[in-house]
Amino acid sequence: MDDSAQGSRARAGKRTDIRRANERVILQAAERVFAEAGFGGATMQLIADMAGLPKANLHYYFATKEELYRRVVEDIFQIWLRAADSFDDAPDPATAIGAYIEAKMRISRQHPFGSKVWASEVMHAAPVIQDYLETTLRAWTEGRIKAIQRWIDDGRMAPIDPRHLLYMIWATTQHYADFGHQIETLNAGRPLTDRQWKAATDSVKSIILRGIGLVAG
Amino acid sequence: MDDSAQGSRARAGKRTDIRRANERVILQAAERVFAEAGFGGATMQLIADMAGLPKANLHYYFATKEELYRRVVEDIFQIWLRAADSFDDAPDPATAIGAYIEAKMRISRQHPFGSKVWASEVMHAAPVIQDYLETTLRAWTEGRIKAIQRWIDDGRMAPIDPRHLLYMIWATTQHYADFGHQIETLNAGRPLTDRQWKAATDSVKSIILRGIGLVAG
DNA sequence: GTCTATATTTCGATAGAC
DNA sequence: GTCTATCGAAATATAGAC
Repeated sequence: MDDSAQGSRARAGKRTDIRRANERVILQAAERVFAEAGFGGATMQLIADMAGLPKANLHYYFATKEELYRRVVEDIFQIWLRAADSFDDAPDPATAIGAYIEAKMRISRQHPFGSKVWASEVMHAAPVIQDYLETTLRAWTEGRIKAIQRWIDDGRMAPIDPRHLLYMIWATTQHYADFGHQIETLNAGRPLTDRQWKAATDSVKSIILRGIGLVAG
Repeated sequence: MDDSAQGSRARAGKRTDIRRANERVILQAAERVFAEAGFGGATMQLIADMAGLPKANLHYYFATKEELYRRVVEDIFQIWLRAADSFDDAPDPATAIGAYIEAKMRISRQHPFGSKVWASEVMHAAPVIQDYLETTLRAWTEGRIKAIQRWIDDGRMAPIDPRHLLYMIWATTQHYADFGHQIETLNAGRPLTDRQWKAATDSVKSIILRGIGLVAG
């Protein structure tokens, strides 16, 4: 029987659709549980409950807990990399760095669980994504350092160390996700409002851009 | 038999000395294991091996894994608070904030395990030290915000949001401990040298101080 | 205060009917 | 592709001799 004869999707096939949908549900539940409990504290039972599936089904889609975790971390890394595009699409330093900070702040707000899983993975010496750090991340970082150094050499910004500027942007933007609970506690126990997120983003942009000899946009 | 008749220490007592020494060894091992494996990934066996003691002895000194973990987190918080003194001992903003950044960078280097345990605790919604966040940390933060705001009102620094400045200092300095593995990977796999730590500290101070309208010292 | 042996629980993973 | 029942491993915690 031809798949295309069955219904809506022409090429995918029913089995593939079910698989894709279930994987999505499981991955979302896993991201949250891994973030809230850590890899060691997370249990397949917890993830299954949050996904609304029997525990055995998780093992049907992801053979082991490690495999499920690996997929969660890889997905996060992709989102993280995509934000880097905002860096390259602008030619002048203030726009480029400002846009990059804004993109990273948006990710911290939209993917707080993913950010925590990433932080946890790196804190535990990156047992799963060490190869990404050594290849993709290292290449991206070196490229951006060169771009910033060029701006400095051209006298378009203050002569700071590009590497430590990048670390500061990563640290500060991801702090709003990873330490979100602390920030919420210091905000009278309430999550940041839209207005407060904007204020945070503006503060970060303002201090960093002025700190490297540029004006905030 | 009187304790003071037994030997070196007059008031402590032999039992108390042994207890103190063993607790220290256990707490140091626990700090490292909790940092490297997370609370859920850490096992009493691992901690016992690292401390060079039988597993049962850990339970003799700390009834449960939770109790041992709580002590580790509380000890770290105390170190963290002590660094805050550098903030108050200087009257002018550049000296105060510069010294605070330096103190926090020193702690990141000297207590990387503790920093990671703290980060992990906060990322998991502070199940153990939530009360500290709501009392001690909140009070300290509000006090420092007022001090910074006074400097701004007196025209001694740029009108930035003091709260987000504090978050930036915390995030950036602790990043060198919590994400130390990533930084090491991006440093050709080698830990930062003395010289590199100094360069990092200078970069952070330079960008932040200039970013809030002050000059680096 | 120390340490071996073990009780008890929990978790990851699988078997096998449907 | 789904789900119940369960196995086997590993972990926390304790008992009890020394």
